[in-house]
Amino acid sequence: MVRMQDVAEHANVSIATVSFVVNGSKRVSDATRLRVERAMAELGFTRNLVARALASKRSRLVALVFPEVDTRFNAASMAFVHGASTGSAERDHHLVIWPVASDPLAFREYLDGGLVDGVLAMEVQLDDPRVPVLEAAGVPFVLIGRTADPSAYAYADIDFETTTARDLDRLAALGHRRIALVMEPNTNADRDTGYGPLVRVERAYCAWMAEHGLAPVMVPVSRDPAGGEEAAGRLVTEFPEVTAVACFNDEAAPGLLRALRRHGRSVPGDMSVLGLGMSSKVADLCEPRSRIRTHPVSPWGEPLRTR
Amino acid sequence: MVRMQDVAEHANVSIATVSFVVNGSKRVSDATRLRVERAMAELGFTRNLVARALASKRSRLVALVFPEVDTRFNAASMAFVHGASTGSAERDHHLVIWPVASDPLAFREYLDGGLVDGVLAMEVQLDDPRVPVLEAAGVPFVLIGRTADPSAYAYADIDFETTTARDLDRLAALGHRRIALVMEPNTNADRDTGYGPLVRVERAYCAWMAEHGLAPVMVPVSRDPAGGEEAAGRLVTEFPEVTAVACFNDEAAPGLLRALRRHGRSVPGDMSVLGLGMSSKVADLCEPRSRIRTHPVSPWGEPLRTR
DNA sequence: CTGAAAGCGCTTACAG
DNA sequence: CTGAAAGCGCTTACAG
Repeated sequence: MVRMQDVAEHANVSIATVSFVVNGSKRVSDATRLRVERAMAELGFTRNLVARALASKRSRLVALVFPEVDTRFNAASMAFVHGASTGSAERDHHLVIWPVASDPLAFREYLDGGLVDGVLAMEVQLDDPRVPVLEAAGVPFVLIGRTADPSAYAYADIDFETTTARDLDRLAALGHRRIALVMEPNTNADRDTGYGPLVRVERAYCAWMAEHGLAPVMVPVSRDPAGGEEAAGRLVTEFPEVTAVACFNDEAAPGLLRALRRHGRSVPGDMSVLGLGMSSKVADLCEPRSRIRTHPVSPWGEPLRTR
Repeated sequence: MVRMQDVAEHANVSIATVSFVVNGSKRVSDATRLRVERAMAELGFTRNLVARALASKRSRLVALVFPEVDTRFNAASMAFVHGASTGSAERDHHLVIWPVASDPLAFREYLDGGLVDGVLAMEVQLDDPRVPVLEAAGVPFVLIGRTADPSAYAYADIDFETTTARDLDRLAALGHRRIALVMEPNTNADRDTGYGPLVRVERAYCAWMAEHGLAPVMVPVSRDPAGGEEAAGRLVTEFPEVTAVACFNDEAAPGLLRALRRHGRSVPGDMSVLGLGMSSKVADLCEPRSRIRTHPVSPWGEPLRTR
């Protein structure tokens, strides 16, 4: 391994000078800078990032953490990874992804280790256990998704309320009144814990239905094609009055459509299906294909972008 | 931030002793160990991982790198992440995931930075540009997938040759002779570059067909449902003699089945469809559902496990 | 069993 | 514009 010391000796300058040209942190005369650069090239120097981090108290590392268990990591997640990675690089930082197991102690140790300068947390729960750990560690962090009290932290998120209402309006404009919501079960009784998008969409749906004087029809099913098939069965047998279904469960959607067909319901002839926040990859998987695509909006009214 | 020095003073021992109890690297009398542990608890000490890495020349970090562009990161990839993460933790290491952009220089700098003790490389190409960089950096590494000369490096992979032949044998046992291969296009003329699984499966398929005195029918299509639909169209119009299709293109499979149905072909009545190395998630997405599932084998003859 | 001290490879006031 | 030196928070022979 070639150290700065080696470069300094080879170029006949002090180690400080080498540091200055490596980092561009101070003016160095052209002549010496050239000498140093030649020395670095000849010796094949690359600076030790660990030593730099210790001395400067900054690792220039940003961590993107996501819960490893019950993971929702999918194609859409990759857009976040890509955006975060590119954004970090543009700011002279590196992105690392941490699959954080459920163990908060290990997470704590990790953060306190001083390995990363900042954290992006994906798949944030309303009462996310990582948040207090992040606060205690004193690491700057941004949430992708919101906690129960969004004003408390910096976050980026979809405005599920607006997006849901807007898309339901669309169904209403087509004449639908009996609209069911298919989503994964939110097991949290008080609705102040759990996965934010679920809680928000459910609330927004219920509010919209109430506003229109309609009774909500909720069909919670598991996140897989079998769940979608179950939903189709329940819609046909338990809720035959339903003419449209809003599906906030990407994994179940293909099964839902497939089973509706099997039950003799044509889509969109007999039943309209709306994919709430559905990724275009999943939309392509569905038959029939989606005809109309809208985009989720951010809490700031802009369309949401991952970059 | 609480340092070892602070703990040492608080417990009235030397900083070395604190290090010994923190790491369990040397015998310490019960009495002093207890004193140190109390001091750590009282002050809320967590060791600085960066300093430890610099002093010990080991970061205890293992990186899982995957190419960020044209990514095949999917549900199956998560199994690797989980396995690597758990395995690292069991060996007192942490796993970080690096989305490595196409820039080999940045990768080089990253590796030379001494940030990680070892590397796992996912989605290895036959002539993977990351391999020479890994070698030059002198970092221990293991490939997930193989380069053109597999004996040169440590790797884990599916034995595509054996798996493909075994599954084709199954089709043959059902009486099929006209078997087409649907996969994504391998654009590399010499077949010694590109994505290993594609090259290996294509070769294995061609070898198997030749062995049985049959002419190969290759239908290369893009990795999405539209690709599958295109494949179905070509099969029906260009290769009407085909009675079975081996599909090594998970993303296209749902579209393939859907379009076959649309073309009036029943599966498996008119056409047998074999998913080569298909993930069970995708299999669940297909209609009709898969009836028989086999498991890929490793080059060592064992079933492949991610843990 | 415990400690004093050198050293890991950098950065950064501070002087000149 | 350049350098000498302290310091980042640990680990690890080496002594005792």
